[in-house]
Amino acid sequence: MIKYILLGFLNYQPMTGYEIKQTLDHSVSHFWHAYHSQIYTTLRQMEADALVVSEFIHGEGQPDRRVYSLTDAGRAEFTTWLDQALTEMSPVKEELILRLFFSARRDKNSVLAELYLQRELHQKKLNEYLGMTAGEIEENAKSIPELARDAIFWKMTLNMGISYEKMYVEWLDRTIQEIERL
Amino acid sequence: MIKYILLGFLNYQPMTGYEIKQTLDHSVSHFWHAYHSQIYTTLRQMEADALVVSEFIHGEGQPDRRVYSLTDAGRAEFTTWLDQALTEMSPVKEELILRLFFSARRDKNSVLAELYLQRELHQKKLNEYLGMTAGEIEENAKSIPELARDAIFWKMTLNMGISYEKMYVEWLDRTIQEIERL
DNA sequence: TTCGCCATGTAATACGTTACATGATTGG
DNA sequence: CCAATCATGTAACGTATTACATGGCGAA
Repeated sequence: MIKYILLGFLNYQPMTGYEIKQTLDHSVSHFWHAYHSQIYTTLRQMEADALVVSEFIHGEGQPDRRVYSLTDAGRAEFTTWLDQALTEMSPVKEELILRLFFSARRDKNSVLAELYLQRELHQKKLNEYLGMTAGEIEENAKSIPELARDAIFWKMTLNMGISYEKMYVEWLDRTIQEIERL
Repeated sequence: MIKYILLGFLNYQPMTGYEIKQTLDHSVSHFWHAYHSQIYTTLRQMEADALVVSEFIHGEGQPDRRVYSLTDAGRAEFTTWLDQALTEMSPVKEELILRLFFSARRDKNSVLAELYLQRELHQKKLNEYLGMTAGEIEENAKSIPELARDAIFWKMTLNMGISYEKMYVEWLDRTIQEIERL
């Protein structure tokens, strides 16, 4: 899967592994996540498979960089992936909900404390996403007309992040109330 | 992680790997998922680590069964896990949203077809969860008074499933409309 | 001078998925 | 008789995570 994300970003422009990691963290982080170790090793493999090529740039003064770009085979692989529609739902793995499932015998206040902490985290995420709506995406869209259509799609994914976090906070509020009443 | 789920289920009562898989699929499937291969191998490991013990029951006529039960060490490990509150958000990996992020250059109708299909899947899940509210959990709760408190927590996790699927379908509806207008 | 950022990588381990493999019983 | 369900397991592979490892630059 990470392979297609890397192909997807490199399809916009040549980048280093480091830049891909930054871009990933600032664009798709609310629905995908990867460590730099995985990115670097996958890029290497992809080069062995001729999906990308890299150019090593020795930085005078600056750090060295390895800039990757797509080959035609890479571009083809990316398109093939995009053209095969998903026919299943992504499996969800949510540790908090799992813990709550088994929490009947736990101390009520410990459970509440855990939920309050999660509420804070999710509220913070929500605010972060709400701040992004006006900002980053709009800039990209308006400065580069080529990306105007992309920006519409990026925003739809951001809206999912917002809907998700709103739903999460609301569920936490209801659940906290319910446990307090026990 | 799967280890704690197995400990959690065995904390209710001794079970076979097969029964754990069934229980898992009918109770926590909307926020966790595991293959039988992983369950069987993990149970074996856990026995080597003395967290569980198994009794092999040769079924006359019926299939053989291996019934696992918790040891004191297993119960302790489970409690320790529950007592350490989560301090981070679970990372989300949602392939559909990822695909949408990169879908600006795709054929509009292909994207729409993919979203319609997902809408169907999520609506179906939602209906499934709504059907469960009245049914399965209530039964367990009323027949075994020991589990009354547990049932409250199980229902809170089911409510998360319902909220999640509702949110997902609503987001899909908005997104489909938006793409149709393009 | 210390912290954070830029920048790259490897190694070991842990976890998850797919495929292979077997075999009895029950219901349509 | 065929499909589904019960029931267990292993092997191979693929993916993800943590830890180890290095080093320069700029700002506070």
